[in-house]
Amino acid sequence: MRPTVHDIAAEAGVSLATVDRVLNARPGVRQKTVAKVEAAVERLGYVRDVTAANLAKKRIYPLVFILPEGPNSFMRGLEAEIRAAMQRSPAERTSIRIETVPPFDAKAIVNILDSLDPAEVTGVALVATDTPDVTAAVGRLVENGVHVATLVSDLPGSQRIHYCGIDNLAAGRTAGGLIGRFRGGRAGKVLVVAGSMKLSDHMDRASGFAEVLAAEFPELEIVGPVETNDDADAVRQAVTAALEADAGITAIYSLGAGTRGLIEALAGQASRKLTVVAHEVTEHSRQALADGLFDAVINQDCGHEVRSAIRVLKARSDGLMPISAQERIRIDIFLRDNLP
Amino acid sequence: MRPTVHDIAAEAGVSLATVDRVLNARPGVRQKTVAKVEAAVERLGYVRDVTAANLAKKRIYPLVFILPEGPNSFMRGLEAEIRAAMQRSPAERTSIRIETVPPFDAKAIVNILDSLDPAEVTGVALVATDTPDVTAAVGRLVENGVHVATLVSDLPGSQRIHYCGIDNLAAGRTAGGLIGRFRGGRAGKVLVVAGSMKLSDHMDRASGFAEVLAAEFPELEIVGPVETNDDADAVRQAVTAALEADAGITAIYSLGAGTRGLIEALAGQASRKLTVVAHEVTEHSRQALADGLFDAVINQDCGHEVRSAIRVLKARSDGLMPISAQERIRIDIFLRDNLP
DNA sequence: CAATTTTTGATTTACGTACCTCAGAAATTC
DNA sequence: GAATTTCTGAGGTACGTAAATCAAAAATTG
Repeated sequence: MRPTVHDIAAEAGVSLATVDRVLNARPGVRQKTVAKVEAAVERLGYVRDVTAANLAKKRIYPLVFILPEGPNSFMRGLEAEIRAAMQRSPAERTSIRIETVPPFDAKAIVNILDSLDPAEVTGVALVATDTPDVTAAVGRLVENGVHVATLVSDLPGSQRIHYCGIDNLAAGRTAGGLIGRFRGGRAGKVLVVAGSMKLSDHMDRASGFAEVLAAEFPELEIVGPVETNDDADAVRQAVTAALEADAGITAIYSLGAGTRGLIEALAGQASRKLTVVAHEVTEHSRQALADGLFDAVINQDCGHEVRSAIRVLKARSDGLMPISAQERIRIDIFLRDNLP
Repeated sequence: MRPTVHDIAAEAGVSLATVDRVLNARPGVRQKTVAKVEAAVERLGYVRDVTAANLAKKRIYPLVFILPEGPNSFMRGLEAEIRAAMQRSPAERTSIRIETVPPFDAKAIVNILDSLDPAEVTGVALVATDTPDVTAAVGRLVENGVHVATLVSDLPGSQRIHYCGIDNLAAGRTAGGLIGRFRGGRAGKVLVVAGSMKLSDHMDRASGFAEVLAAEFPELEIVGPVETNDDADAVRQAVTAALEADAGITAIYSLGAGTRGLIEALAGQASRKLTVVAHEVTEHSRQALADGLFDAVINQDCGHEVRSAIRVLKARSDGLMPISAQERIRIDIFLRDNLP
């Protein structure tokens, strides 16, 4: 049997109340007595029964998720995962609220952040553009004791306690490695399509991609990146225009959203066999993989990201540091052959 | 506030004891009364507080893991993950024991399975060769009420309740898709190196690989598979011999273990630039990727597999069916660019 | 040494569920 | 309608921890 607080009390020769005071860092215990209790804990290998503790204190964690609204499939998938987490709320003792804002609207995010009552919210996870006003608003929240985590795209200079998402520099490098190897040494140009350079994830992917191409595949030349604000129609137009303007383009790296537009543009250029790598497994990209239109899709599991965000925010609310190694989100590569 | 059993009792107009009998499927309640309680549960949206329930019944789940001993890095990684799960035992209410057996020793596995006392073990997870005697021993155990899950490699015809591992047919197809694309349409031969065709995972990988090559990359011809019993020295010798015998080999797919031997063989053929895909991220394969000796490594996250096995065995012990969609283990692809 | 403050002990209630007993009510059978 | 069986109610204890109260003991101060 694992030891309980009673065993600790007996072992340390103190009362239950004192053990409780020490374990919960309550005041009014002499340093000498604290040491006695801690020694007993050590000797018996006591670990607090978290389920019993939670039952006793019936703590709940009010959390807020902020993410862009609109048709972006990835963001809608992310929202679905948050809703799935809401379903688990009773078991996880969370109380989750979702706030959506127009995409690329920093002001709207700032407004929501400023409207949150620190007394009623313990943690916030948000998907945001990396702009100074958002960073400042995050800082204000953190000052007021609310824990903030960034989701999908980081705010590097901010006070956020954790970034829940993939290493986008590595993702870009991976795309470079794949396209480089898929091209098998043949010279050509690679069109890079991005959403917005105000998004730190897009920035990082572009950098990582360029880095690997320069270092390992000098025969490939980058065209772009063109910015599309993640709008499918804009992607379609930009890609079509670029392909028609430059017959030397043999590959495309789409590092943002608007994948539907990319597929439409490729359908209009069916005669040209292009090597294509895009991001995020969605209904569209899945079909494009199956059809052989895409060669690979790089994915981040938004379910993992949401669950990680919740774990981290809960842990910090309890005064614990998240174990960063455990919270790393992996970069998934999907070919048509390993699609789930 | 979420409803409790007391609320259900009040709502249904019955006593606490009756609610308890209904919720825990105890006998002695008229069908009419059962319906009343169930209606109340439905109306109030009651969900049992699992932590409180676990606390009350202080159930523990005695589990046994069986896996091969020996220097195989992947298996040692697997064992490490099991030990990590043992560390979490108090919180997860498990009691885990590890049994190791000589690799490819079906008899030893059968002996252990037959020695287990169904009164003292609720679940078993095992890594096993797909032979009739093992399948039969699993059947005997299941008949005695012990739940059995296969780990890493499946026993397709057995009574196991669940297979915790990747879809190895898809893994083989993925390897085929990668090598095919990496070779970029250039004709050549691919050497396939396997451990043992008695392992269903190796069988499946070989099949999936051959399938994709035949369908999508007819310019690539398969040599092998050669069997090495996952022994590094055997791999080194087999690969060296094959490469020296056939100058047409331009790629290698190593679908088993003994990766160290493969690396040694490649080091001996440094002048020849081969496309190489292997399985499992280990110290050795990680280095080979970094050195550019391997182009890609296909991986299964054995931490996920162990955690999944525990979840599944616990769920079945509680009479629940595992949600198979949630328990699917993904196929990871690693290049040097996305190594964690 | 008395007065004060700090530390400790003893005890209780609560969290939500599981599981037990025993008495009494209701339904069924003869 | 009596005897039996089947249901139901009321109440309790337990799980391990949290959190509170109040009294008593110990240490510190003047």
